[in-house]
Formats: sequence, C-alpha cells, structure tokens
Amino acid sequence: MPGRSKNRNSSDPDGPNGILTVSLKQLAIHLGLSPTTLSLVLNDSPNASSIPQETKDRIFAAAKKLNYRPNHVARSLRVRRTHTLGIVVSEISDNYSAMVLNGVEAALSKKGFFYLLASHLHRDDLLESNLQLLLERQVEGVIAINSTIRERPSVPIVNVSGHEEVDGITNVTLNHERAAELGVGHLYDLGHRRIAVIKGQNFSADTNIRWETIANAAAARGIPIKPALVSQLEGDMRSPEVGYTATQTLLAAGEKFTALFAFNDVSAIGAIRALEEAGLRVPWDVSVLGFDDIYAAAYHNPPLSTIRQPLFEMGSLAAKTLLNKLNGETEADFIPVLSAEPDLIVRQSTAPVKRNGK
Amino acid sequence: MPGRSKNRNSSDPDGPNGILTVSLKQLAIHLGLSPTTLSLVLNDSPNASSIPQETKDRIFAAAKKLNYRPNHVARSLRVRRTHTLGIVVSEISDNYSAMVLNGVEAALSKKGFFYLLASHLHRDDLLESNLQLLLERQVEGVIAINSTIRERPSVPIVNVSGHEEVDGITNVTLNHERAAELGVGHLYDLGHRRIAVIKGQNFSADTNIRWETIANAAAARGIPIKPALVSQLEGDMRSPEVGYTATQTLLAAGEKFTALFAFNDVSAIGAIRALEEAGLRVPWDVSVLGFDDIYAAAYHNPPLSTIRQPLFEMGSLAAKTLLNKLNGETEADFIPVLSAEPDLIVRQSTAPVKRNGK
DNA sequence: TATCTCCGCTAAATCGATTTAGTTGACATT
DNA sequence: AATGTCAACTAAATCGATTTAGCGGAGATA
Repeated sequence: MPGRSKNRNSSDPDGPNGILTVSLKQLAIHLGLSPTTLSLVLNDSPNASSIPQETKDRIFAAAKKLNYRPNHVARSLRVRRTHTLGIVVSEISDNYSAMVLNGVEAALSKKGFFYLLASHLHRDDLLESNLQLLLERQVEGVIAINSTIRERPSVPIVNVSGHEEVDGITNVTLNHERAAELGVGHLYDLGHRRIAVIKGQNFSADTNIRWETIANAAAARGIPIKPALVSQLEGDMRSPEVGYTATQTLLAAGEKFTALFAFNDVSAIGAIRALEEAGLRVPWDVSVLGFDDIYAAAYHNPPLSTIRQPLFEMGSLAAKTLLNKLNGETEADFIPVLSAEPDLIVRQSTAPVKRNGK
Repeated sequence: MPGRSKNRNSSDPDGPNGILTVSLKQLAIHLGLSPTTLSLVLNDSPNASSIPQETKDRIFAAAKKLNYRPNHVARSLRVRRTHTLGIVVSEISDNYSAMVLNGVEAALSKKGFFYLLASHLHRDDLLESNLQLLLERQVEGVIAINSTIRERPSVPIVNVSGHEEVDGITNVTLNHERAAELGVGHLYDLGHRRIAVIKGQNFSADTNIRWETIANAAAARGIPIKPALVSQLEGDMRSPEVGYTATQTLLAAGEKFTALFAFNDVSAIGAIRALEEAGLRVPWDVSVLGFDDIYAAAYHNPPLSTIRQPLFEMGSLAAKTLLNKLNGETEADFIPVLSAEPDLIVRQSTAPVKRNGK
C-alpha cells in the first residue's frame, strides 16, 4: 500500500492530512482508564450510572480534544448492525428513481441510516450480483426501485412498484386501477373515443399493470383500445427520445386517434415532439396525457396534464416501513402490499375533442 | 433486539428467511481445516501456492455449497480498507447532480467500489455533520458535487465544480472562460446587444465564476451587461419555477433585452414560460440560452440552445482520479484542478435578433 | 545419520469497538 | 470482627475476517 495513510495512530502524529484520529484504546490510555469505561460513558449506557459526573466530563472533554471518532466499521462488526440499507435501482438519473430516492433518503437520514446504491441497468445478472455484494456488505435490508426480484431474500426487502408476490418482499405500489380510471375517465369526459396508448418498456415493473388497467378502464366505457393504437417504449428510459420513436410508430400505423395516454411524462414529452413534427398540434388536434408528474411536467410547452404518482411519499413510505421492520416496531409480521393514491393533474396538454368541421 | 435475525449461524439453520450464511470459521470446521487455509485459498493469496489443487477445489466447492459470503465489514476492519467512498451532494433529484452521479457510479462500479450518499440541502451545518458521519464510516475518500468545502479533510476529496483552492482537494471544473465565450459569442453573433443574465443561487458553487466570465465576455465585446438586466435565482433548484420567478423580476424592471442567458437549463425552461406569458415569443422576440444540456433540453418546446457541460464525464473523471489516488497509482502527488471543456449546442431557442420593424 | 528443504497446513495476533462478568476498596451494618 | 453493599472501574471475550510466524513430517542431500 504505497504511501497511503488512512488512519494514522500513535506513529505519524502529524501526517500529510493534518487531522488525526485516535482509537478508543488510545483515548483510554491517554486518560488512564479502560476502554470499557469510555465505551460505557460515550454511549450513555445504563451501566455507566455508577460513574461520577466528573469522570464522565473528563472523558467527553478528552474525546473532543483528541478528536475521537468511533470507528463505525468496528462497531458494526461487534453489534451486528450496520445501520445501512441497500438500494437497487435501474438507473439514478432516471427521473422516476430520483424522486423516489429523494423520499427514501429523507426518511433514512432522520434515523441515522445510510444506504449503498447500486444500478443494474435493467440487467438481471447485474441485479443479482449487486444484491450479493450488498449482502456481503451486511446491509440490513434492501429497497428496490422499479426492479423485479423473484427470489426470497435473506434480508427484508421493500420494492417500490413491485408487483411480484414474493414472501419477504413488501411491495409499495400505486393504486393503478384508480390511476387508469382517472386518466381514461378524464380523456373520455373530454369526448375522446379514439385513444392511443404508449406502453412502458418490457423491463419496467409497472408496464403490465398500467396497460391492463388502462385497457380495462377503456373497455368498461365501451371504447376498447384498438391494437393499432398501442405502441411500446423501447430502450433506455431517461430521454424523451423513446417516446418520440414510439409515437412515430403509432403515426405510421395510420390509425387515427384524438388522445394519447403515455406511459410517463418523459415519453409524453417525446410524443408531443413527434406529434407536432407530424403537423398535429397538442392539445388541439391530439390530447396527450402523461404519468408521474415529474418536475418538468408543469413547465413543459404545453404544460403536461398527467397522473401524479406521489413518488417522494412512496419512497419515504418504503423506507419507514423497512426501518420499522428492522427495529421490530411493527406489530404485524409481514405487510405484503402498501398502496399509494394517484391524482389527476389537469394542465394544458389535454383538451376537449375537436368537433367535426370546427 | 426483538426478534431480529440477521445472520443466523449454527443455531436456527432454517430461519425465517430461509437462506443461511456461514462464517469462515464454520466453513473451516465443516472442512476440517483452519480458517487461515480457507482465507488464503479463497483470496488466491500467493501464500496458498503450497496448497494442492485438490484441497483448493474442496474449499471452493464447500464455499459454494454452504453459500459462504465473506463479511465485508470484518474484512474492512482488518485490512483497513472499506472500498467505499462518500459522496456529498446538495440534492439527488437535482438534474445536475444526477448526471454527475451517473458518471461517478459508472467509474466506481467497475472498480468494486460502493459509495454512501449524503445530501446537505445547501446547509453548511448538514454538510459538516454528513462529512463527519461519512468519515466515521471509514470512507476512503469523498466526492463532493456542487458543494463548497473549505476545511482540509482527513481523506482525499475531489470536488466537482469546486472553486476554492484547498490543499488536499482536487477540483474538477468546467472551463468557464470558454463556456462564456461560446455562449456570449453565440448571442453576439446572432446580433444580440442587449443581453440579460440570470445568475445562479448564492449557494451554488458555479454562480460566481459563471457570472464573472459572462460579464467579461460581454464587456470584451463592448456590450457590458447592465445591472438592470441581471437577475438571480433564489431557493430550491430542482424546479423551473425559480427561473420563472427570476425572469418575472427581470421583466418587471422594464429594461428591454433581446436575449437571455440563463444559469442552467432548468431555469431557462422557467424563463421561457415567463417570457411567453408576458407575450414574448421564444426565439422570435427573445432568444434564450441554457446551460448544462440536461436530457430534457433537446425535447423542450422550443428545443433549448445551451452550453453543454460533460457532466457524466466530469463525474467519472472525478471518480477515477480519486481511485487512482487511493490506490497510489498516480505519479503526481496532488492535482489541484482538472478541467472539462464545454460545447455550444445550437437548437431553436436562440435566433438572430429581430430587425426593427420586421 | 544428520541436516536441509519443501509441502501442507495452523496458532495466535490483530483490526476497534461492545459487553459480560467480575474485582477492588471504602464504608456501613450487625 | 465478620459480613454486606455500593461505587468505580476493568479483564477478557467477542464480532469475522486477514496475516505473520512457524510447526510437523516426508523426502532429498551431504
């Protein structure tokens, strides 16, 4: 290990990095006490009750003066708790994941938990190996975001928008039936009868349920979605480009439609571009409805009507649920599903259907 | 610790979680060998050269069969390397950070490094305490993104878009002079002489240098930026709303301008909204130039002309530099600055200035 | 026969905390 | 004088790996 000096102890008291750390043992020697005593006092253990305040003060003062920082790795090994979660995600810069992550982080930092993040880029083998690495690192639980996990894990898992029923995995999902009702209902109420749909990528956990609920809601209103009016996203998910391509496919099919229900806001933005390039104006010629309500949605041109998912809340709900479980605070042993409610946000990308001739 | 069972060992061989892990010691007992031998073999140590292949095979087979997973925490404690970095960031769902983070992650995962992420929400006290927590967790180095760190750290730090010269901190920065030249030059070449500027928030590390270089580039062309044409972002950075508000301030000041150079793409999007609401069409009445080139830029309406920062590359450069340093692979002991080059991306939010009366 | 050299392996220390099970001495009680 | 109690600590085991130093025996060499 050439020239590295991570934790300079007794030797090298003024190493290249200036700040030096001491171990509990060194601090104990300095004070003429045992590590045990220091540990009890510093952790405010009930066993420290018989230690006089004066000694405690001495210990605190010395700890501060010598810049004592407990080694979290050593502690984790001994107490067998790392206060660390693993998070698996397809890709960080994906808007959806970032918003969920924000909620997760907010809940975790309050409780002194950190997390290790691993992206699997939609590859099952990477997901699997990432999970293994996280477990080797002794994460106490895992939060999966938009990732499909089928095997029973050795630590508790909460899956945000997971749909597989696996024992030991709690799924946090949107109420998709309601979301589809809101979305299709909104378009239907505006007079739209020929509705096109862009499905999500095959690797996306929500793809199937979102499509099915939308198809059902449409069928229930007597306007089943024609196969020629269904397109699907393919490839990478962070850029609107996939929505653009999917919409071009739709247009090329030649089947007319007056409304488009996109898989998410990002693809809706791409869809709008494709429609306008084809000479169709949004919302006058075609209404476009997004899904998610990402930050950019309100500021797009036109501002996007969308089905809002409470992603931040779903993230923090996932985190809180997992922490409760780890701390044994939950009454119920296992919660298979937690549901979140969508909202319809009407902006300006949807409008009443054009009357003939008008 | 009520009812938790993290690592079930000899007892509870079929615990509630099904999958059981064994320690090196247990594996050794199972094989009738010592932990030393297993460790040497499993780590492919040179000291294992005298161990016959047959024994090695037995060990590998047993490790696989009993699902042996080395405890990374124990290993870290012993070898005093955690293979973990700390990353401090203002906020994850911020587009800028997310793109940099993507680059960081790509470089780290290749090298078997993980990272702990902490957001400080632009609060100095949170930044400070997060840094302490990360150090307690024995991170080997820190990557700071758009965060100002003034104190000399006890581990190597690389700061993406840091501008303070601090010993021990390597700054990865954009070539801002060039960026300003590209941006102002583009607007100037289109005929714009009255250019408004939206400065970044005070807490943003790039705010000052970006403003100064832009002001210089304008002055050098004989068109110094009038104070009434300068506005500043305030508050939270993830939503275009701050750009919207800043632009309204600008419009309220009443000083005419034909081009607007925004601090970043997100605020440019908000600016466009404000301009259009005021009856000004982009780019016909006002050209708007963004900064960053986030994914949404190309798909906005109108597509955003912008100064592209190679954020992914800056992230991975930061990570690689830090890893090299940690592994002692770098010749030079300390690199104070690494520079990245911007690009001008011309789309449709900028256009030649309107002629009078046309 | 004595010594040397490998082979194949292991004992024990170590990383830096936490935690269990005491110990020591002062003082009070009977 | 013997016993008990309490205050103020501490020795040593432990978490699960890695690593240094070295041991016993077989065969080779002198």
